[in-house]
Amino acid sequence: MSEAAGPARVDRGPARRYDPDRRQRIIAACLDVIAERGVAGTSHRRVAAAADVPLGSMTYHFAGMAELLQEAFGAFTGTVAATFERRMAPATDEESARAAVVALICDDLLGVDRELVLTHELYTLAAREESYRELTNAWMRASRAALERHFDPATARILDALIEGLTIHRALDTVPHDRALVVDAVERACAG
Amino acid sequence: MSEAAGPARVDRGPARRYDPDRRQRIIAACLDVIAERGVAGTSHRRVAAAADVPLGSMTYHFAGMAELLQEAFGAFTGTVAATFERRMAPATDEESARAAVVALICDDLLGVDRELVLTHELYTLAAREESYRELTNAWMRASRAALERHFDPATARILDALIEGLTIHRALDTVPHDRALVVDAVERACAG
DNA sequence: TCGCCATAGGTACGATCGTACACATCGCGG
DNA sequence: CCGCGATGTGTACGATCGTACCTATGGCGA
Repeated sequence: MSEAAGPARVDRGPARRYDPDRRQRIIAACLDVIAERGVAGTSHRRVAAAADVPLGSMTYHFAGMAELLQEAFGAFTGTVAATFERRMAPATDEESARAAVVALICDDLLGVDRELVLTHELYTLAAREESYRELTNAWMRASRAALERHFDPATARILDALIEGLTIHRALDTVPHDRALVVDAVERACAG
Repeated sequence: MSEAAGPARVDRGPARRYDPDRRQRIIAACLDVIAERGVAGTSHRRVAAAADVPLGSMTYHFAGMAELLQEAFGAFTGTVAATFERRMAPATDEESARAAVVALICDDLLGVDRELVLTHELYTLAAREESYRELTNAWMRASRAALERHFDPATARILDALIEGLTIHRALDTVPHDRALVVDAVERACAG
């Protein structure tokens, strides 16, 4: 009858779980909380609840809130940069590369606009604190490097800015993106 | 000897000041606090201290934190939109209009990058809450209208996105902007 | 001139937060 | 097989916050 779950613990005291990658789970839960309630609404207690770990685990695994946020956003930028890279990679000629850029601007990278919220939260931190700016700089360098494998440096920079701006407009605008306009914009940017 | 300051109040009880535009001063102080400590670090107490008013004035003049932030960012977007408009207005032909756009991208609108921090804070709120999105939408409409007095609609939209993206890159990048690149980008955007 | 009420000012309350800390548990090296 | 240190857990403390609320003041209409 008994489930073969671990070394048959008798219920002596509170449940203690063997949880090798608890740190990773906390980081993932932290990003969920940030996406839902913002950095301002992110607390040790809420992250702990989301990750299903006791409050004490927070101070054990992370020196403080700052370290937790730093690691969470590090994981976030890594994921997004990898997705960006993967989406651009298949393009062989410049035309397909342009199509890939258009798709990047018009589509979500990760689910329902979650990454847009997280991006703004990160930018807000980066606008004020040096340590986060290093994170965003690394991210920007990665994006630009990915673009420069398909376009010349000047065009890559302009496309990078265009992606940034149009993505923000997509996030903040109530009307959906006009795909034809995006195509037009990308073509102009490439027509140097 | 006595300073001729007001109606010669005797020091009966705590100082009470006649302060007709206290509301406005609180809003201005609120923006200062946000610029310095972020929305997350903005509290009634800190704003009250910055505006040099007692804590009780906060709840008297504003129904709550949300109303205060809403009004503060309303004042902010109004100011920035007006500055944008004023900087674009003098342009008569398209060439001078393009020069104005380049200047807008490369220069600060209001002092030492203060508006960049505030902009990110606002975007972060707007990415999550509808009420702030109305604010950013109105702002975007105003910017686009200002651009459309000098460019055709499609170009105006692209320029708008370009301004957005390049401004963000200026805020987050450690290296200063290359003005030649900005000129190039604006020219490509106008070359539809 | 007088009294009313919009405005100003001080303080207390309950909630929430970050963090510290004492204790429990058990994988694993010796 | 043992014990010790890495890891997990529960709780308490002091700080800060938003807000409510009561009192005091004085500009201004009657």
